[in-house]
Amino acid sequence: MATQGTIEHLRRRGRPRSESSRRAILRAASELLLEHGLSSISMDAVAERARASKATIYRWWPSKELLTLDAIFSEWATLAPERCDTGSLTGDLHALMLPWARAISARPYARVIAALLAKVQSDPDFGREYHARLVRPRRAHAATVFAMAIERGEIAPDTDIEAALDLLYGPFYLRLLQGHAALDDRFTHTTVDHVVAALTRPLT
Amino acid sequence: MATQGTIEHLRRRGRPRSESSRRAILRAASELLLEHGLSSISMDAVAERARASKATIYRWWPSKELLTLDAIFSEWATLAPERCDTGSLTGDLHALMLPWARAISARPYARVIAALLAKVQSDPDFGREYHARLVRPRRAHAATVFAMAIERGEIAPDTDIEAALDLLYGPFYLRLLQGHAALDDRFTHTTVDHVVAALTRPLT
Amino acid sequence: MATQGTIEHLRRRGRPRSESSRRAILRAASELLLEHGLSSISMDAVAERARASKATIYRWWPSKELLTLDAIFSEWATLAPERCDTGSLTGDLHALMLPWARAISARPYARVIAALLAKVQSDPDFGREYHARLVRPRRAHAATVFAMAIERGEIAPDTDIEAALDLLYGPFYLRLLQGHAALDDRFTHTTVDHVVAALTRPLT
Amino acid sequence: MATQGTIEHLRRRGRPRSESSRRAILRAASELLLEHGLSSISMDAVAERARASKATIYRWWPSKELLTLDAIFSEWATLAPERCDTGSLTGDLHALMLPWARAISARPYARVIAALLAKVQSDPDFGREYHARLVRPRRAHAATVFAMAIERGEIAPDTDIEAALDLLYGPFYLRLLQGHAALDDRFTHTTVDHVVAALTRPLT
DNA sequence: TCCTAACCGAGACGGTACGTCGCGTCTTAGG
DNA sequence: CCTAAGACGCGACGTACCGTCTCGGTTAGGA
Repeated sequence: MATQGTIEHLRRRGRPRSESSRRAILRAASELLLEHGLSSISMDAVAERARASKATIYRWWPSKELLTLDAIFSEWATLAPERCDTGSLTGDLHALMLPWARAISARPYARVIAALLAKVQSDPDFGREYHARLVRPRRAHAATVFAMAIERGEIAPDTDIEAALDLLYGPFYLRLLQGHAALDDRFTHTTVDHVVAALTRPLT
Repeated sequence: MATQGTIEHLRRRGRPRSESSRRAILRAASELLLEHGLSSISMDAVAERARASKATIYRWWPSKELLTLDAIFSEWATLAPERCDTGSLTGDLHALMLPWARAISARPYARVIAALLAKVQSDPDFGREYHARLVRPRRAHAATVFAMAIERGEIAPDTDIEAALDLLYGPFYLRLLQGHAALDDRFTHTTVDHVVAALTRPLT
Repeated sequence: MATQGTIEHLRRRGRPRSESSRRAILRAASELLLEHGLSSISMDAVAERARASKATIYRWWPSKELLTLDAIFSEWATLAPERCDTGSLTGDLHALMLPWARAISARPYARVIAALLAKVQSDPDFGREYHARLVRPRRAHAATVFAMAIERGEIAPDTDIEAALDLLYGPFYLRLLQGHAALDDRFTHTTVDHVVAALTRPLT
Repeated sequence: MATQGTIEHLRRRGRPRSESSRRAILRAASELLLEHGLSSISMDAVAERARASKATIYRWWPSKELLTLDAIFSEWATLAPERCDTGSLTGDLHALMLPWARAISARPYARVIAALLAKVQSDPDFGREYHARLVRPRRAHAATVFAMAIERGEIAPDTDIEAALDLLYGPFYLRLLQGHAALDDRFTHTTVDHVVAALTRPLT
């Protein structure tokens, strides 16, 4: 078949990429990341722990940050945002935010997120990648929740969805990054309630 | 006078710290910071531009981040949050947030804030210093605004002030750091209105 | 061949050491050494002149002194002590000492030798290396000259060879290091004659 | 009296130099010198141990080496070469060299001498000072011993005194600096005997 | 069954910045 | 005028990572 033939032709000639090496590198990066934070780990350390060559790492990941992105993304891939349609905006937001808030505060992800956000500021290419992997999916999910609320008539049709998303996620990120107070279930409830209250009352 | 005499005796023995050198270092740090971001500047570069010795820098600032903190704090010291009692929560919050949002988005402070927040994650001492200098003052100011609103009966007396502060500042930090949308006056108005709406409506 | 195969297997795994870099470093060290002396040259200067990295230098030479030792040894390797059997102790010693005395006084080696001898005092490992490279070979050569003289019956069989070697080399080193008088051919002749006279007359 | 008046005028106006400070500095320098060697001590360390200011040290000693010279000279001042006329060259040389050889090998003076000789190579002014303090006196003393031997007819009147002095002292310095063999009484005896034999036998 | 391309590890390479140390000078207060 | 304390500009230290590069060796498909 043509397609299969094409694929077969696209299969590179020489030795194929080592899957075990790829996994070892991502695993080593994840471990070091959560242990020491991004800034204090080095490519040398990742290579040594993964028993891999630095050249191999650089062949597949252009920078430490993109490697990091892959590493935590592959960890979070399991934590897929599930479909949850409870029938009310409050219920949907709770269903969406509670597991997420628990997940990001359960492990020292704050240092990883903070480091990646620092990289975003100075590297637009990385910024795009960061958004596509870590930001857009969750915002899209929350956006559908808001869209359903509009359909149900709970909130105004002309609601500024982007501002609403920032109102929802902003407080969580702030506590995560500044660490001035606990990111617990109580806070999640309060914040979700605030957001619902802000959107269901027509803006004066 | 006795007090003056005491102070004179407390004056340390050796050569006093050079004020001109201190200013030159902070100035050089500020300039390089806004030009290139924290991660890509070096102590060597700061020392060279300030015509100072690296040893002098390290004598007074244990780390690049604490130097940065001092540098931008001395810049923002002029930007003191003014007293603003407009008579309504909406008015007060606008008066508080509009100049601040304009200021932090006018210059490339995002990369600086992001880098400092990254450092906060891994260095508790620095975290305390960061809070005392950059976080606490602004939150305290906003807290008095909320307190006045409680006095006026605009919002409930049992309002969770901390959560309210996060609801207010979170969205701004999120746009600042993620850069996914403009941090303009329109956004400030929308967010302030959201916060007021969230707090004036009793939580269900 | 088996042996060759073994050698081929012993070839270390990674990128082999750069021979051109090694030579450039030794050459730069030699030049700077004779220009400015050991104490006033820096590893930075050597690295810059050799267009090499400081890390590369430290990878192969633990200290400035061992680098120096290698550098002047590779210069002196050409100045190999030739075989000279003239038939008499006086003739042999002249043949041995005249070229050497001329060589060490022709260039500013005194500052190098002095600096290395200073290092010898505080670093036993370096002392061993210094002896093996710069001291032992010449003393061994002179020792054979004395041995031949014993065989010929010119000097007593129970001559204290070590003391004789010190009697021979000591005066040269003293003038070289203290610089109180010229280290010229006349001095070489006088000293050699003194040594011969001291050894050929039976000690009372 | 005029002279006294002149002296009184030459007496500087202000606070006189502190003798206790001078002694403390020399003492600290001596201790550190023999403990660690010249190259690994610092002016800061001397100042700290002597509880003196660095400025005070630099006011009176232009360099570390000249301070060192003063320090060991003040130690050796007690070890004055005594007058010793035994009636024979051998006896005089033994009387001269035995105490000296014992003294310089009893403590770790080798590292001090070696460091000073290294400085001599690169600093002519220091070289002159070094000779005047440590070299000339001893050579002058030995020269008078040789002069007496000439008067007594033990050695030739046209003996090259400078070469003879180098023949005498060279072996001792060589063993002291190279440390390849013990600088014991036996070696002193052997060397003195060699020197006497070399000088009493007419050069061919 | 070879050939050859692309992979892999190990590790040396030229750089840049690090944080520290010592130098010799200076600026204070005080004896 | 001297002394102590100690900050200063300067330059070198030895180390850690960076991203690149050369090796020998491995693993596949294509000839």
